[in-house]
Amino acid sequence: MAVTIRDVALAAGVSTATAARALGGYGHASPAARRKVTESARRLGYRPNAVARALVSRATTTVGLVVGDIENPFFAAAARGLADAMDAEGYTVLLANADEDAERERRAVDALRARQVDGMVVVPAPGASPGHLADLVAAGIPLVLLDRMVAGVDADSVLVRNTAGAADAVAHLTGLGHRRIGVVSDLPEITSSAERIAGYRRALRAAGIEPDPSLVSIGGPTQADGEAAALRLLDRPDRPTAVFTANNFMTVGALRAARALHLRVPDDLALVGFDDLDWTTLVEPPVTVVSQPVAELGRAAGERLLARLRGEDGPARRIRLPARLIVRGSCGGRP
Amino acid sequence: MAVTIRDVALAAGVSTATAARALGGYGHASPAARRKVTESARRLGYRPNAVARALVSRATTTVGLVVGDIENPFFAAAARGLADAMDAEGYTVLLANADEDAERERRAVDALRARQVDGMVVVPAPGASPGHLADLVAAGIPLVLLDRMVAGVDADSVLVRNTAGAADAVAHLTGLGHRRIGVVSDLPEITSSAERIAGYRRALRAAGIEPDPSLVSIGGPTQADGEAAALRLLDRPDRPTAVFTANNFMTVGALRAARALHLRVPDDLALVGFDDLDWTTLVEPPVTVVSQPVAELGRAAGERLLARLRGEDGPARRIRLPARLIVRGSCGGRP
DNA sequence: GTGAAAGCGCTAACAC
DNA sequence: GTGTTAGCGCTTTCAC
Repeated sequence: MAVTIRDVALAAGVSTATAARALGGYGHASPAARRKVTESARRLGYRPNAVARALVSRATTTVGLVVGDIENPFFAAAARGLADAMDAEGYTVLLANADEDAERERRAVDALRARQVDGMVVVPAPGASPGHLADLVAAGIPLVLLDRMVAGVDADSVLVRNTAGAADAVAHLTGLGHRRIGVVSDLPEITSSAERIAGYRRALRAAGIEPDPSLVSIGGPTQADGEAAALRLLDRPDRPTAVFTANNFMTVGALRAARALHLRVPDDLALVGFDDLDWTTLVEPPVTVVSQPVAELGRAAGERLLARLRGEDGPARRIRLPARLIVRGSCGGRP
Repeated sequence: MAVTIRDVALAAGVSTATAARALGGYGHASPAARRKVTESARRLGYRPNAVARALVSRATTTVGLVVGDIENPFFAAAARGLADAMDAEGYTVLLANADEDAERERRAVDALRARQVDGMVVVPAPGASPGHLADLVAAGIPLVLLDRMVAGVDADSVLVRNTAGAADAVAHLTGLGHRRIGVVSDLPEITSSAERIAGYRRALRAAGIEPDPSLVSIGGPTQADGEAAALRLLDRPDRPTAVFTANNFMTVGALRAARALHLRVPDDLALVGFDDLDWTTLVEPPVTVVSQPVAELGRAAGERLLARLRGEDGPARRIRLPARLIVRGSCGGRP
């Protein structure tokens, strides 16, 4: 059996209350008592039991993070940012993978809730009925939505300026003279995807081009889905001369599709991607992208969560972080 | 206040003990009682409190994972594999980032332990004094070491056949006629790094080449460290004609260094990397690599942990998963 | 089969 | 400043 605070108190010759106060650093305790207690604790190798503490204090200093796929570098970076922010305040993060699946997301949120996390940040899966998230909010458990919004859930959210970012990307293409521009995106049920598609349309119209629905190709949550979607868009006689890929998996997919079709970038096909990863500067030509502040996103979510955990009140806040176009070589022209 | 099992029992007109038995599915409970209890629970929206349960049952169905850097795709994939394996058995994983830092690792392990995780998998940081891990083992908390061993800690481990994998990589190079072959590696305090360097030496000797210590360049845990180490190796008149990079960050670094020095791969410099990532087939030439079974590694760690959690006894087991050379274009010759 | 009661390790009133 | 006491929500003997 592990050593408890009772053992420490006994050894130090004080009550458990005094021992708790000395160890926990709250309430009053004389320096002498404090010293004796700390000493006994050290000697006995006392380790506080956070579970017992949580049961009474109703706080676990643990928060949950639910992402669609931790293997997606975007989420990994966000997770890292969140962990850093929370870590600094003594919180630990419980990670759950939802596989971009609504049902698994619900289960993950429930599992986290059962464990009494103090708060949660979730990247909502497409097609989820928002019940479990609304419940969270109703129960007063701080929730922050990351990267995506969900209708009917009144929670803080930390998002990217997707529409503007996508519009910048596509405007870059129209500025280069492209008129037939396609887009490869994940499901539009994902609000960030929908916003990027909207940005694409807006930039097209701004350039006097009427959006052609047949140039919008929708994939799924994997690189393979992206490749298939890109293939559908590119493997036809009237293929676009340029394509905007709305996330990093779609970018990989489009690159593979272009290669499969022997299309040379940028000569046969110009490409702008959303989300920047290391390898984009390793390929030839380096890929022009809209760079997202990935770590900041996680950190901002952490800050929002911490603020709520500290009791901040008031209406849900929506944070929008800017994305920035980085012109490299995949659209031709001079960077 | 949330609804407790007491509320459910009251509503169902039974004792808390019966309610607990009905809900928990253990012990005896008449079908009638069971029905009444489940019904009340549903109606009241009862959610079991895992914290309270853990306090008495001394099990949290939670395991900890400590990695050096969740942004490294290698660890992300392992995390995913572990989460999948644990998830299937109802466990949740608490993730902690140690930043490849021994002190932060110790703190992470302690934080996880305070939270009473049932077991832990850790990727030990270089230079850690193994005290906190040995303590874990001594306390009877199942531990599995992932990717790396640590002296003085008698725990299960799930590792890659690093020596053989590295030797295959370097033998491929010697087979192509290279005689001056360099290696860029992370710290040799990391056992997987040391093993890869050993494999490199072994293959050299097998080809009748005496290893030249000046061709071993040691980096650190980041891509930038890898680039700097590669630069030291390559930016000199007697530079090697081929280089083996011992992990994916080093591979990126070497590629950047080669580019900075205007060295063409494979003509001026042949390259084999350890660890395969998507982008290795996106660059030109595609990179010849030793592919690690990343997800399997995490899954195997999970299975080891689950076995111990189920009470499996006996000496520490060491699992070695094979790595496989994939010949692509970065060494010249015909794939 | 079911209930009463004890207690997991800790915190938090409330006396003294 | 310190001790006593009463739980936090749940599981688990042990009677009945």
